[in-house]
This record gives sequence, C-alpha cells and structure tokens, in this order.
Amino acid sequence: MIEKLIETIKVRHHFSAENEGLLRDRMGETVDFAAGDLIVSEGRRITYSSLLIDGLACRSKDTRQGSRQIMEFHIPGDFVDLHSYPLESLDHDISAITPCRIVKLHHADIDELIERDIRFARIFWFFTMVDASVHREWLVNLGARSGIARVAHLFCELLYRVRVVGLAEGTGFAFPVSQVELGEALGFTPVHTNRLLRELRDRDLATFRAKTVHIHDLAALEELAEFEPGYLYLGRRAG
Amino acid sequence: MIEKLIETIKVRHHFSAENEGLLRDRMGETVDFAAGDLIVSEGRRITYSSLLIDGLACRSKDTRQGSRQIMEFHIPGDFVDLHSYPLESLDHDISAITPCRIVKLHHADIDELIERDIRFARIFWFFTMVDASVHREWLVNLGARSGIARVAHLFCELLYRVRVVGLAEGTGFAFPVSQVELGEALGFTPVHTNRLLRELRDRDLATFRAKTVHIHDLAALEELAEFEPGYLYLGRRAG
DNA sequence: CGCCTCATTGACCTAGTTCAATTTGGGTGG
DNA sequence: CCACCCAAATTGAACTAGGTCAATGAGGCG
Repeated sequence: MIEKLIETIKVRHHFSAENEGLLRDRMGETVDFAAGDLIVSEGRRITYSSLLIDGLACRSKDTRQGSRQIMEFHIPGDFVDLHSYPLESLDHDISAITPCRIVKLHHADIDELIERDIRFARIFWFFTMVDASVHREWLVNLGARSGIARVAHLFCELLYRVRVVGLAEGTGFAFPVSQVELGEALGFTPVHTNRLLRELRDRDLATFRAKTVHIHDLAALEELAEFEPGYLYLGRRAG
Repeated sequence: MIEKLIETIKVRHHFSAENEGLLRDRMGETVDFAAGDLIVSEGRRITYSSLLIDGLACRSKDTRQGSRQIMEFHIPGDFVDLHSYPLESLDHDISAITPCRIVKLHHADIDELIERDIRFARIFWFFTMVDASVHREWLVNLGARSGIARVAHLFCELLYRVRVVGLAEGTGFAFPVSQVELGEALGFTPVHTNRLLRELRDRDLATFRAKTVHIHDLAALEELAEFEPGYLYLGRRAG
C-alpha cells in the first residue's frame, strides 16, 4: 500500500529494512475522498499527515475574484501535507482532483518514528524541502517562461515524478485534469490553455487528450521548457 | 548580533533563555559580501547555513535567455539557506543585493543543537516551511494577481516582515533594489514595473523612491493586494 | 565637468484575455 | 441501440495588459 512512498524515499536516501518496517507499522487509517472534495482545508489545525496512495490531488489557494491558483500537483506516493507537521495548520487547501485514497500518519507517530531514529526527521524534512524546491521552479515557470514553455515544463516535471512511482507508460502518463485546472496551475485562462495545447500538438511535441499526456519528443520538449530535473532531487544520495 | 533572529524565533515559538544561550554559542564566523556577490551558488555542496545579519539578499534562478527570476527577498534575521541543511546542496543561487554580512551556523552545530534539544529541529524546520509558504503566496501573486496588486502585495509582505525585526519606520522601510530587480521578482519588465510604481503613487497608495518604500494607505494597499498575513506565520504559538 | 547607471516616458507591437458560438464525446434513460 | 444531455473542448473575433524599442532625464561620483 505504501510501496510508492518507499520508492520515493529510496531514490533519495538509504533506507533500512528495519526502518521500512517501523514506518509500515505506523501508518494509520485509510480514507477515501470523492473528486472535488477538500482533503485538508486552509487554517484547520491538523494532527496527522496524509499520504496519497491513489488519485490526483493538488494544493491551491482561492482568490477573492473567484479564481484559483494551483501550486502543486500530488501523485500517489506523495505526502500532500507533511508540512502540517511542523506548521500545525495550513495556509492553503488540498483538494482531490479525482477520487483519492489517503492513509493517515498521525503526528504523534511521526514523533515516535523520529525518536526511534533521527534519520526519519531528515527524510520527512527532506520531502517538505522538495516541495519547496518545486514551488521555486514553478515561480520561474510563472514569472519567466513563455506560455508554451510553461506547459512543456509541467509535462516534463510530471513525467519524471510519475516514473519514480511506476505510473508512466513510456513517455505517456495519466493526467486527469480538465483544461480549466491546467490553466489554474499555469496562470492562464482555459481558452489560452487550449491554444497552447494545440500548439504543442501541432509542433509534434506532446498531446494532451482523454486525460492523458503523450510526449512525442521528450528531448525537444525539455529543450523548449529549459527543463533541468535537478530541482526534483531524484538522484540517489547518502542519507 | 543575532538579536533579529531571536526575534523571529520568539514571535513564533516559546524559546528558553537556555536555548537562546546554546544557539548564541554555536554561531560561527562572520563573512562579508559585496553587492552583487553570490552568497551561495547553485549546486554547490554546503556544510553550513548563513544567517543574514545585515543587508538585503535574494534567492534567484537564471534562465537560459539571460533573464532571472527572484523567488524571495531576505532581510536581516533570516537564514538564507537553512534548507541546505536537509538538502545538502541548493537548486538556486542566493545573492547579495546590497553589501551583506552573514554569520555561519555549521551543519554539525545544528546537529548538536538538535541533539541537545529536539525543539531546535522544530524551530529550524519551521523556518524552512515559512519560506515554502512564502513561495506559495508568490505563486498566487505571479499566477493570479494583476500587475498593480502584485507590487502592492510585495510591499505589504515586506512591511510585515521588516516590522518583526525592527527595521520599519512607521509604514516606511528601506528596500534597496533597482526597478530591474523589482521586476525580476514580480515577473515584469523594468519598464512596466516603473509604470506600476507610478500608478501606485498616482493612486496615493505607496511610493518607492530613493530605495525606500513609503506606504500612504496601508488598509487600501492590503485591500488591493488581497493581503492576508497568515501565510507569514507571525502569530505567537506554542512550540 | 562629464560620465554612467538607473528612472522615466512615448509609440508601437504581441501575448494573453474576454465574450460568444460551435463542436465533441461520454453517460444516461427509454 | 438510439436519442438526448451536459460538461468540457475548440474556435473566432475583438480587446487589453504587458513587452519592446528607443529616446530623454536625473542623480551620484570621480
């Protein structure tokens, strides 16, 4: 059930079988959410973190004008709100885009894990720092890249992340968002998002159809996006 | 010397005199940088974190087209690269905008502090999570707010942060950036940044002149920016 | 004084928005 | 199986925020 999480740990850290066992034992209840549900809502005090094991979720903030900014997409294997452990409450919403299943990890259990082996603190802190790194890359995306490059960059990022947890099929992957939601992540209107997708298709770089991304020319797409995967910290490292 | 850091801890956590002493004892060498210097450069392996005690610094990434995206400004009292402690290397540059003075806190000493009192881990992790929260708010800024609101939002954020460390003078504060740099943070060209500043001035909301921001009508500016300071996590809380 | 960098302004251009209409495709009831 | 429905995708045309290019102005400093 938490296989995908284990994968995301192991690409980055040495992780003993013993600690893997400890972690498995601490995982709590499973909860299901329907598409559109709030998994965590802004400002609420939180006593557990949610590991996404199935579905697509996102972090977002609403603006007063009724628009919404999506700040990160979450795929199975991601803790969607691990930062609630140090922060205790969140500054934004986490919502289910498709039906989602999460497993709880209570903050008290995180405390225990860290007490048992301080390396757990490193691992969890590291995860939250990867999210921050992704945020920074998205800032570059929104602030400094052209429309077409923004879409390309997002597709590249998702491909790399999805591969780690075994959800890629070659250079294609499921990405069950509407064009409205895609626009909310990229800072564009749905109309313009649609035109950018058409341009990607016309240039034979990537196709987004039926909630699925197919990348036709990954090298060219990365070139267009100036994609450098380093910010995802996917390399195996000492830990 | 680290008074401002202590302030930023104390607005958020209970912090004992004993721990304050421990922290003071661990602070390392002081280093000075000239305006424009890189304090930390992308990809470098890092063994200490830098506490900014004087000057203005920023986190940024360069794009291949030669433009630059600024992702956060740092004022005295901020650790500019505390995330290098869990990450060990950084995905972006940290540079001195004005002459800067930093004090080193070696990662080995952070280890020791945490070993002495686990609450240090919470405090440091918390700091890095506030940076992430700021990143998310900036994502909303770049992705979903109008030009004028973006500038307004940045000015509001800086006022609130600068107040904590005693660097505000009423509703004014020093902000020694050029309009080019301001544009690099907001995702605008210098020309357009200039026009937005003129509009803020014309509407009697705020003035940016001689490297100083003067806010004339804070309530109206916050309203325009949809500024909600919660994301800065400045309220005093249990820790 | 004379640079030199930065701020300011104008005129024109383009990426992205807005509004509105049309098409597509999956699901559902008969 | 088909007719219908509804949400989402697609396209067009007109509009606007922001970019580009280029010239001018203003302050700081050797």
